[in-house]
Amino acid sequence: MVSKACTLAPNVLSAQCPTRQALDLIADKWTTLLIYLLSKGKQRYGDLHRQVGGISQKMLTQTLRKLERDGLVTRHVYPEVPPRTEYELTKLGHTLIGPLGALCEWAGAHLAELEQARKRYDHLQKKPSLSA
Amino acid sequence: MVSKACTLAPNVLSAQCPTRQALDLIADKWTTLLIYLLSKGKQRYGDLHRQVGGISQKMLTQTLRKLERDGLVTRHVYPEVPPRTEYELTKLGHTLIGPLGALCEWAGAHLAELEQARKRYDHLQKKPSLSA
DNA sequence: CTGCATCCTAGATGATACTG
DNA sequence: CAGTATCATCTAGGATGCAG
Repeated sequence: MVSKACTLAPNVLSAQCPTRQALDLIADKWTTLLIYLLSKGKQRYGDLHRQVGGISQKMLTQTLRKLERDGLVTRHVYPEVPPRTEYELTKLGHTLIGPLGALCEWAGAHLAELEQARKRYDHLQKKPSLSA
Repeated sequence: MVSKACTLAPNVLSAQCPTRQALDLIADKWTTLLIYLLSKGKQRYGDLHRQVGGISQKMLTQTLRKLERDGLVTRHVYPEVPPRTEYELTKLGHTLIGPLGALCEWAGAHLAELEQARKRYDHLQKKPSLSA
């Protein structure tokens, strides 16, 4: 097994590296969104569903369950008549906000460059008839 | 919190938010690996292929192209007889190492907790027959 | 050596219907 | 309300073969 620290990993090549696992954790479409929403406090299933909008019940439940499994969020079901379930970020979950925030900041700071690069790249690709 | 854009996004709900784009950028299996490898300096196609190991030519090329398109790496093709192509991280590419590193550090610091939580979760799930 | 095109499978995701 | 179950689909990714 892998030991520990790594800037980006000593042997990222193996799927065992924490980096890989961390990435797999937030790699999907919804995890980040949910963590973001929950970073503002506990919320009910329906609230999350409504806020995310495009998500299907299936993915919402699935993602929430994964987060719960990973100890990132807690799921509190109230044995009431009209079912009520509240999801809340755990302490561990909150620690993820930092790294995720760093990534977000990076994105915000370089979005323009990315779009520019992309635009330029696509532009060059469309110009194979300049002198060739 | 973060200055302008978003802590994790103002409207992450829309695929337009930088967060989503940032995530999409590194969400796939190989991007991170490649950035990691290239963070050590320029390398040839074959070298990368050999180092990553499990990657297929298709994904290697595809990922490399995406990185190039996003301005994260440069692709230098030498018009020699035995084709030689060197990939190198751009300045922008280097800036990604930080955020990625933060995520990696997080992973390294909390991997144990994650596994523990996961184990506990699975354990509980397998115990529906405790008193029933 | 570097890279592209094609075929094919598995998993991810969405839509819908049903239940406690 | 909060899920679960199922079906259909879409696409990422791997394998292979060909080309400059």
